[in-house]
Amino acid sequence: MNKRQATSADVAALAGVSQSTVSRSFDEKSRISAATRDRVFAAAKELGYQVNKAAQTMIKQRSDLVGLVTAGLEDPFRSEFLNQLVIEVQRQGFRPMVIDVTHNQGIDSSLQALMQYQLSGVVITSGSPSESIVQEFVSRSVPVILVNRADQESNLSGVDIVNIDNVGGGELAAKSLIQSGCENLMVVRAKASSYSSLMRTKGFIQQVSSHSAIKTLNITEVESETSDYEGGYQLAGQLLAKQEVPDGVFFCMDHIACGFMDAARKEFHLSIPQDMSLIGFDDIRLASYQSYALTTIKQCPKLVSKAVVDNLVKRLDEPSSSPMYQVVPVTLIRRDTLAS
Amino acid sequence: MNKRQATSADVAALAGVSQSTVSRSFDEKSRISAATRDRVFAAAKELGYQVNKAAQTMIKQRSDLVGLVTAGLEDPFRSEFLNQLVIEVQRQGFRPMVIDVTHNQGIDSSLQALMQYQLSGVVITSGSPSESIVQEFVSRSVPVILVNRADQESNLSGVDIVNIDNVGGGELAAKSLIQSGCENLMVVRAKASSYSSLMRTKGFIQQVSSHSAIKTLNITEVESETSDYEGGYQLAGQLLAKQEVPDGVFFCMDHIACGFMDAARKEFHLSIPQDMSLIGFDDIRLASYQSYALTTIKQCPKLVSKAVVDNLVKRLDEPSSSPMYQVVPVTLIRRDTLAS
DNA sequence: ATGAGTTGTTCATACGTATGCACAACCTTG
DNA sequence: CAAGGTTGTGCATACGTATGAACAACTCAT
Repeated sequence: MNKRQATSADVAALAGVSQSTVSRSFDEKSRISAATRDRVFAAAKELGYQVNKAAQTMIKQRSDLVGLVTAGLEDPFRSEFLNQLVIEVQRQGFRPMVIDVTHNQGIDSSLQALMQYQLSGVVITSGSPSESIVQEFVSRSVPVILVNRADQESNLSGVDIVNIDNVGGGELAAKSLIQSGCENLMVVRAKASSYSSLMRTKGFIQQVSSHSAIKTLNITEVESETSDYEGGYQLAGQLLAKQEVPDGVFFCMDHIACGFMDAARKEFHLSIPQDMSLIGFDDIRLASYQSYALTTIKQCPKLVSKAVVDNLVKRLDEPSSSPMYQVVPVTLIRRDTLAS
Repeated sequence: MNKRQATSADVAALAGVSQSTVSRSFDEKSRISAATRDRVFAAAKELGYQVNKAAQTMIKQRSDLVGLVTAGLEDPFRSEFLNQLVIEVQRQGFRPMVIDVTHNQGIDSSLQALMQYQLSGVVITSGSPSESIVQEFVSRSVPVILVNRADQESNLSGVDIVNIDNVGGGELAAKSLIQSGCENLMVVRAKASSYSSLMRTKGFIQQVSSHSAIKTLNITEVESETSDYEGGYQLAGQLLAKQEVPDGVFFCMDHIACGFMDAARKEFHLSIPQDMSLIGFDDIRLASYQSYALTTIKQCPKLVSKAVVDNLVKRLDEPSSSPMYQVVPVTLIRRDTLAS
């Protein structure tokens, strides 16, 4: 017994009005007499009427879906961010459609396929889409928002950009380590470094350099094989065996820091922060747990998500205003891995 | 310059055929001569044609969207599971639409609104939908799949159910603790316990009871305020202060276990597993980290996700076959929190 | 050579909504 | 009371696709 959904025509028939009137009754800014609207609503309720989004999309040439494009969902911080995006997208009246481009073809063909859905917007949180495909969205006035993917001087024209203050975060980390007396500094980033990691490293090194004028500081730059806990764990194994133990380390990602910390403690019996100060980046949940209590540069996924969706809405309102570039601030969260 | 998307009519014009022929060219099981199909594909490629899913949905009365309904995305394990669902849904040719029902109205009105999208299926991973709303989906032959929500004897008719072996996991935990010599057992679940936690507890207690015949065993049942790390941390504070320290504890969720462990170590200077054996449930990532190395009952989100989507596809094929009930096995992951 | 069956294509239509246009009924103002 | 303005409703159409029915061009067996 495959029941059919009630349509606006059904509601119209029951309320004794035309289909147009039903449609207009659900549109705030249409002129409808209160009496008619009431009748329509009553009929709609009785039939359990729900608008057909597909039909609506056909007419409006735009669905209420927002594509959230990510490359891989394993990284817990990435998924934490994605979740905030989901919440915010939903809060502002859209529906989140998640697209994972790793277990799939490349990002470009994935994006190409997204043209099928008349999206209200595309949020790209990882991967590097080609210019042509992005242009395709922009030329059909579908907002494209890049998160932590590129600079303001990006060669992708017409896209909006939201970044966190990666450089500032790196600088903040450097300042904090130096201030707590560290002299042999190390900065760790993942081998296949993302844009954000590069910027964080850049900020860190810049800041160290500017302090080198007044104080002698060593700095080494190191790469972790992978950008997760295991990567940090292994890295510590390789580095600390050589006895060249730095006294202050900045990690571009908390996960690497936690893995490194575990290895330093268990395998090399180092005390943190007595033997070595550590600062991470992101402020993942793990960082707040007692076993780690990691001092870190916190970025707030909630803030970033809000910035992204606000941006998207604004862009839908004014399709041809100039591209937006927004930087969300970061803060230092002081816990127990920084010598005082 | 708001460009228009190429339509099948555009492709038809370029290829010199009718719109129907274009449509049929993209349909595997339509009879089209190879020559025509080639011409159509060439034209489609030249125009960058992408089918309009909204129009397709109108005709087929079914979109390729699958609704993934969850209540809250904070819990990392829940979000890990959701991510696997996203991947699997995508892998099998659908698109995941995520619906979070916490930052929203209740689950029923959220589900009601989902009728707007002509979904290919709804996966419910948390919350308890009312029978009537579920019936509404079922009567429109939209598959509804409940994950870890209910028993086979559920009063919700027409839905398919996928569970993990919660009871079996609880039993396994009990066996392991008893086998390693524990006698004063404790089982911890969250205050507002979910179906899964109740089943896990049930399995644990059952198993303990059956061993009580041959050996004297104490068992206490305890509730954590919240089902996260902090809940476990606080709980340990309350319990261990009373000096009634059990020698074997089973936690319905890893997070609670980790919080408990941290508190036991830092605040009460207990050694694990010398003073106390711990077993968790889920096998979250954190459990594998050196600082915790938690012995736990592992459930595999990948397996569950596959079961869910396989089920969904089968149900779409045979809308009126009898409801399916599937139980995904769990395994014991032995790490360092179980005395040997 | 005739009829039946097969293959490949086109025509026409339906899906459910939003919206420009037309128009009737009413209100306002002089 | 006339002319112009406002308000509320209906009619007709467009959006882009899939698909049943019709049909033409072949194939093949009789």
